Amino acid sequence: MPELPEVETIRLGLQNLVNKKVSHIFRSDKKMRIESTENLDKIANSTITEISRRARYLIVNFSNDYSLIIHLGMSGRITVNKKFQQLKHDHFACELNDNLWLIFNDPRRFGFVDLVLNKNISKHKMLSKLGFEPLSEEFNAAYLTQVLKNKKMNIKTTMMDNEIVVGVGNIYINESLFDSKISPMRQANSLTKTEIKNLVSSIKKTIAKAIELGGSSINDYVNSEGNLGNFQNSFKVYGQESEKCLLCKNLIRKIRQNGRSSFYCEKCQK
DNA sequence: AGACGTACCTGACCGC
DNA sequence: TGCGGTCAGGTACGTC
Repeated sequence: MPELPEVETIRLGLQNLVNKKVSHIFRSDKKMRIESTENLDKIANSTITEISRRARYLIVNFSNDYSLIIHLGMSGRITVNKKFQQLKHDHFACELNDNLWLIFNDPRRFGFVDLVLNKNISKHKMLSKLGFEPLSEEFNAAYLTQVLKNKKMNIKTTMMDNEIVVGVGNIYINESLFDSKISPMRQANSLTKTEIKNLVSSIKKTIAKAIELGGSSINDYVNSEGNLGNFQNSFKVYGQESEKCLLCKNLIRKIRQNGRSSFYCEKCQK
């Protein structure tokens, strides 16, 4: 479900939980993507000191040297409620001061919650090999030029590789390629200097705008307050199969690349 | 090493 | 109404 803008929106919405203390902990008996390294009960009676994000991972630091790494997979949601009555697919929850409950719900269970020692975070197998943040200075045209030099894969799939740049999922790469007028089928090493520069700037622009609008709500994505994001109303190609291209009125095409849907305008994107 | 398919899992939707 | 097929925002892993 969530790409980086959705996770960032959730992170922002959870900031009021900093300095709150954990009392009760709930964990369903269903298996998630990975089993927690440390027993989740270890955060009982500790205080949340910081809530940050790396790629699509939320990182909740506690006062007792532990951190909770949360990934939402494709269908995960985090909400904060005044009470907790276990709903179907609620897999983790913890009670905080003021009777607030932080609740993790994930129908498909591709997500996980993993409690680790602070000092082991950078070594975590999901975090240790991640590329640059798309909005960081390090993600720039010079860097991408170097990376794409020997890549024979298509540019769309290449840019979704988290070792190159993190958090650019299927929605935002489709939108960014449209914005930079590059066909998703182009071989990655065939992009010109100008195209690489445009692509980098389109990715930054698209992600930043999506964060500003509170992420995209497709089917079930909501932020921590249960509200919908707004970026889905700005989709120019994603999910717009057979609609008219906003620039040239040509019909948007849907194709399949490496098992994922791609949407593009063959007239505008070369 | 790189490219690619597959697996993990539930639910929504579509055509019959 | 029900059934089977297909698809979905992600990511790790196996195989060639």
